[in-house]
Formats: sequence, structure tokens, C-alpha cells
Amino acid sequence: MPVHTVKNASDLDTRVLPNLQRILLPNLNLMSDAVHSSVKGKVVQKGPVVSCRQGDYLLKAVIQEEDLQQSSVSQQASINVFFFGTMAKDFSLSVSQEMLLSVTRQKAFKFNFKDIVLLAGFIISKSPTEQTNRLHPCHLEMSGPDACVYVCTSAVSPSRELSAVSSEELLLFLFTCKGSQPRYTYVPLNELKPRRIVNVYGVVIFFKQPFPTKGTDYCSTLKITDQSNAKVGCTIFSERLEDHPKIFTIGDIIRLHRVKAQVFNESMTLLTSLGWSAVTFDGAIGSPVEPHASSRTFHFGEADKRTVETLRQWAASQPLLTSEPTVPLSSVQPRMYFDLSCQLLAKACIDSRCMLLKVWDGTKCGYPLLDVAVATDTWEGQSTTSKDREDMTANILVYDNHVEVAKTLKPGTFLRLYNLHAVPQRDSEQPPDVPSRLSFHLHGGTSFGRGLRVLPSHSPDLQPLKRLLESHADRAVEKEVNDDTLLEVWYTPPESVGAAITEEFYTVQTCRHALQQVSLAHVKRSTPPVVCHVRAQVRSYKPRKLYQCLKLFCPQCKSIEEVPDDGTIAQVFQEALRNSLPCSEHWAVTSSMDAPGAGRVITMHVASDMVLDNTHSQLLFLQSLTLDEMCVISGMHKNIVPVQSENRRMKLLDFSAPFLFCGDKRYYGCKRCSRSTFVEPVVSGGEMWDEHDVAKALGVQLMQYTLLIQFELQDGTSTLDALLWEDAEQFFHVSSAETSANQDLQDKVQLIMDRLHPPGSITAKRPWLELCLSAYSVKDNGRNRVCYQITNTETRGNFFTAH
DNA sequence: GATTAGGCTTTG
Repeated sequence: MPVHTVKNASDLDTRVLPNLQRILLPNLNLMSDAVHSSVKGKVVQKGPVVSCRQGDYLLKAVIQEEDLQQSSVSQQASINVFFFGTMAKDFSLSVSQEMLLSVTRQKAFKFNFKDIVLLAGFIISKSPTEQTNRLHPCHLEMSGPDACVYVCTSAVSPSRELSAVSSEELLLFLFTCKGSQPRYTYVPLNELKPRRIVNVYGVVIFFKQPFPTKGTDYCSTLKITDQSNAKVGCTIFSERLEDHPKIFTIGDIIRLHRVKAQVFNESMTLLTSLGWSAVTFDGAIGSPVEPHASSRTFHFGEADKRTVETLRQWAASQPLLTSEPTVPLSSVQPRMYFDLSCQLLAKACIDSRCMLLKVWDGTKCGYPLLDVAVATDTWEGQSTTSKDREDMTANILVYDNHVEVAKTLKPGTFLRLYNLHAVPQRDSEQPPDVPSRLSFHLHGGTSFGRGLRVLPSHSPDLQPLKRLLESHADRAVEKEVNDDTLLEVWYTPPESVGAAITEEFYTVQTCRHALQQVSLAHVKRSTPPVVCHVRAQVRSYKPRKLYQCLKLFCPQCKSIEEVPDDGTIAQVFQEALRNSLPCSEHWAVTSSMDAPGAGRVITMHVASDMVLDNTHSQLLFLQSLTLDEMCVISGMHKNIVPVQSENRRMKLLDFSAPFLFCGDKRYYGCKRCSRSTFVEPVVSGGEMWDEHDVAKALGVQLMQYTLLIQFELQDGTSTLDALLWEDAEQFFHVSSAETSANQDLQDKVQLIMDRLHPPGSITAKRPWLELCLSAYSVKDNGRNRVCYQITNTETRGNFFTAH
């Protein structure tokens, strides 16, 4: 009993469930044949998913008949629908409620951005609330195995009001709506109301590592605040440790979705509710706004980035929120409690309730350290011997609940230990003037945030520590100190040693070539054309600014162009304003309006064949508008072609600007292969046009978006420059065209590049990649040159998937 | 399937 989505509203009438009889809601009654019928309507109300008895879920919605004659009884046009079980959850995720937007200009009218649903397999029951809610005398229950829902989401469907709207009103409307509604609204922490399910942002002012509860879950407790200065405790329950928010330090920023406000001990608290999610960010101004997600899929966009940046700015001005820096070993004083960032060198089991961790942070403790005697064979990772390093390694006794986490650690991993205790161990025979040796304890329990956690290797606050450790490792190499442990640990890529805990990242070949792996030196000696399998690391890549990887490719003349930046495009629009004399085409209906406050007349042309169509599917030609205005309008309307006039005829803009705007997407024509003169578009009404149809109708050669990156690969035998181009979409699991308009996908590509080649990383830290390489010759100035391309390869790993 | 916990005034 699934919830299906369809693209076009017309599919609900024609393609979907053709064997069922549509009943108009006013005609529906208890005697109607529910088995062979369907109903259709817009979703005018959607309630939350609530859990009811027997562990079932329930969602109530109201749908309203659309296809009504004026005379219909309005009370019977809207009906309560109850969705049960997983269908309730699916429905809640797939469907949005009708949004009414009104524009006043002499008269008010409304536009309905709504989801339309087609329901079948329902049970018709008498509505017990007919008298109170004044809706349909029946309600529908969607619960049985035959229940199914088809949804057409976010269709801008012309209400009667809209179809009566003139072009001028449409233009005005488009200008009045500045973009679409935000996906989520966030409640300031001082405005929480009990029992409400909310989304919030906050700066972490206290946190505890997750600990097992007496129930089934782990529990994280934290306290957050925001610009309202309200301080709110949060309790997060989840069975899986990895689902808990990844908080590393006070001052980190957290975004919580679907948490429930509740009063406890007279203060407001937040509690995870059904479908909750948490995303955290580093709190430092200027560090990349990279989300650490607690769920595998989440939405993250420009608005989130701005919110995080604003919160960072605010937090920086609050002295109490700036995170206590971790204390290096060199600054540790006896008896203090402190947080330590370090690298694990070795570990040993003392007993079931105690483990010994040997760590270093590149600094030397000012106090003599206690050495804990452990049998050599109980160490994992080598116990140390070098006198030099003995002064720099600390032995940490980890107790009770922390043993569970400590057991999973692998030498080489970067760690943070919270509320570590420096305990002076006084030897009774020691003279009082001799300083006592320090030992370090991570006591049992989670009070004061006690605990330990693995730091991701790309964590910004790890970078100073890594530089320090790297310099020690380098010095050890220079001095040729025969101390393999240190070097081995340092040069073991955390990606492999810490794989189980931190992250996994690798590539796989998707081709069926049964090829033996060869070295890069071997590839270079081979005669093209040839396909090879190699194992290599990324030494460097370019362009480093990833938006520069996105190119335009003409399938006709094979040329590759940069994607013009907004400055260039805005310039083309400005120049076109000069050619704003009215033009008329016999095939178009033209209307004009004053641009608000700009002393300019904006003209809109619609192909006459399309005038009677659904406004959303029309191909619009707009003249005399700026790029900014175009961006606002294109967010609301599919298929807009910017035009200018020349000798009273309509003409396309220079091809440095997109010839077509479709929502967020922009499409370009090839300067060489497109007709510069305007071609009358051959249109037929009713269809939804895509960029290919529009290009064809206008005589434009459509440029394809493509990703192009040049890698410098290395494997110890040689280095080699290889392009990632034709199979780049497969490699990154994205579509180039979608990526051009979608911040999430751009972030995804960036995230993958950061895994392939972590910023600031040394060679040993970069992952080894299994790659399929194609070598081929190209003519370059009359000479043959060998080129290499990464083909048939895709990345795998737990990088986030945006949706 | 609900429940869990609700910092904290540390200690091997």
C-alpha cells in the first residue's frame, strides 16, 4: 500500500489506475463502490503523524475536490482521510499542504501551490464529526493492502482564479513572490511551546557522550543556546551510537529536526521524536560549513549555511560560549581536569573494567609521568622504547563504561578525551621535594561530559596537532632514528586503521575488464589505445575551485566552454535592455507592464498556441528584465526564454547568457552551432517541454553540462596526469546538469574530493584508489599526444547523500 | 512497543 509520485497532474487523470471509476467527492456516499473507484483532490490540510494504540501510526488529512461546478455543495467537496501505518509516514513525507498566496491589485486572487492526490483502495465510513467540522458526511480510511495513493507534488495548478488572470497580473505575481517558501522553519529557543514538535538551531554549551540507558537506547544529553539566550537541555535517544549527534567541543553548532518541546523541572527541554535528525557543525568562524550528519540522508542548503555563519558570529561575541581549548600535555598541572586531543600509539587491556591507552600530542609534559608496567605481549600497537619519546607519551587509564569505546580504537586514530584527570601518584618513600609522577585517569561515568571520542581526520581543530606530530615524524626520519613505531603509526593512514570507527572511502572499477593491476610506470610505457587497471593515490588535482570543474560541452562541435559567471550573464542582460523597443511576432500574444520602480517596461510573449494552456507549462519569452528579476521569475515558472528586440523582431540574447531558464537550472546554446536569428518556435499546446524541446524549437544547439577534473596520480613508480571527464557522473554519483543548480550536489562533489585528497594531508594519509585508466592519442598541433582518462570507476563510502 | 534521562560540584 505504497505512496507513488507522478510528475504531471494529467497523469492522475489518464495514466494512473485507468480501470477505476473516478467519483467526485460530492457524489460519494456510504453505498459507493469503494473497490472499483478512485477519488482525486488537492491536499488542503495535512496533520502530523501520530502514534496510536497497537503501535500503529495515523495521519489525518483533508482533501478537496477540484473539478467542481460552481453549483456544487461546498461542504461535501472536502473530506477527511485517515492514513495508517507506514502509509501515514510515507504520505507525510511525500505530500505538502496547499499553500495560498494572495496578491492584491484592485482585486485579490489566490494561487494554489498544492499537491494533488489520487486515492484508491479506501474504506468509506460515516464521519462522526460531520456536524462539528462541516465536512463531508463520510470519511475515507486508507489502511488495507489495496490502499494506494498517487501524488503529484508541488504542481502549480490553475485554480479558476488563476486561469482568469491576465498576463500582467501573472507578471506582477511572479515579481511579488520572492522565491519559494523555506523547507523548514526554525523556532528560536525562547519561543518553544510544550508538546510542539519543532526544528531548532543552537550552539552547544554542554554535552555528554552517549551512554547506555536502562531502556533500549543510548542517551546523549546536551544543552544549547541561541541569540535569544534561552538555554535548553536536549535529550537524544537512539539505539545506534553512530546516529547520535557528532559533537566534539563546546561551541559546536547543532541543527535538530522534529524534536519535541517539553517542560521538565520548570524549564523547557527538547526530546527526540519520531523521524528526528541531528546535524552538527564546527562553531569556529571561517572554518568550512561542513555538516556532520547523524542520519545518512539529510537536507542542507544555502539557508543552513547562512544560519550557521550567523550563529558563529553571535557565539563569538559571547565570552561564555567560546570553547575551552584542549590542554596540551605540556600545560598539564597536577590534579587538573582537562580535555586532551591526541593520537593513540598503543593500547593494552588491564582487566575487564580498565584499559591503558598510550597516546602522544607532540608536546612534552612538564612533570615526570608515571609509567604503567604492562606485559609486552598484551599491547596492541607497539609499546615504546625510545627514551626521547617516553617523555612525550602519556599513559591513560580508562575505566568502566569507557572501556567499550576504548576497545574499538585502533592505534593511529586521533582522539579527544574529555574531563581527563591528572593524578599525582605520591610514592611513600619519595622525599617531599621530589615532584610526584603524574598519571592520567578517565574515571567511570559520564559526569562532566567525561568520555572519549574519535576525531575525524579532517577535523579543523586537529590540524595544529597534526602539523606538530608531522614535524616530529619528519625529524625522526632526518635523524634516522631507529624507531619504527612512531613512523609506522604516523604514516598509517587513519582511513585504514580507523576504518571501523571513522570513515570508509574507496573506489571500485565497474568495468568487466579482467585486467591485472599494473603500475603507473607500466601504463606510461604502454602503447595507446589501451585500458589498464591501477592502484594509485591522488597527488593533486585541478581546478581546485570545484565550480570551475563544471563545463559546458557541445556534442555537435565537441567544444568545451566555461560556465559563465553571474557577472558576465548580468552584463548580457544589461546590454539587452538597450534593445527593448517593443517587438511583435505573429505567433505570439504580447503583454507589457511597468517594471516596479525601474522606469522600464517588461514585455512578455506567449506562443498563441499555448495561451490557453496551464500557465506553468507555457513557454514564456520575457524582454527587458535584469538577471535578478529573471532569477525570481524562473523560480516560479518552468521554461522562460530571455529575449531582446532588433528591428521590431524578437531575438535571443548573446549565447554567453543562458537561452533558457527552468527553475534553478540554466541552459546554454553553443555559440558556433546555434542559429543566431530567431526562429519561430513550433509549439503545440498541452505538453510539458524540456530543455531539448525548447532548444529544438528555437534552432539552438543545446550545450551539455559536464564535469572535468584533472588528477595527478602517483603510486611510487611514477606520476601521471589523468582526466576525469566522460565517466565523471558515475564517479561522483551525480548528474552534471543537476549539480549546476544544486548546492547539495556541489557539496557532495566537494566532500568526495576532500576524501580523495584531504585538504592539507600528507601522502601517507590519502586513500589508495582502484582505478580503470584509458590511454588514447589525440592530435595536438599536428603531433600525437597520449592522454589518460579515469573511466568505469565509481567512489564508494559513507559520504552523505543529499536529497 | 514504550522506555530510557532529566549534565554538575568528580577520584581506581
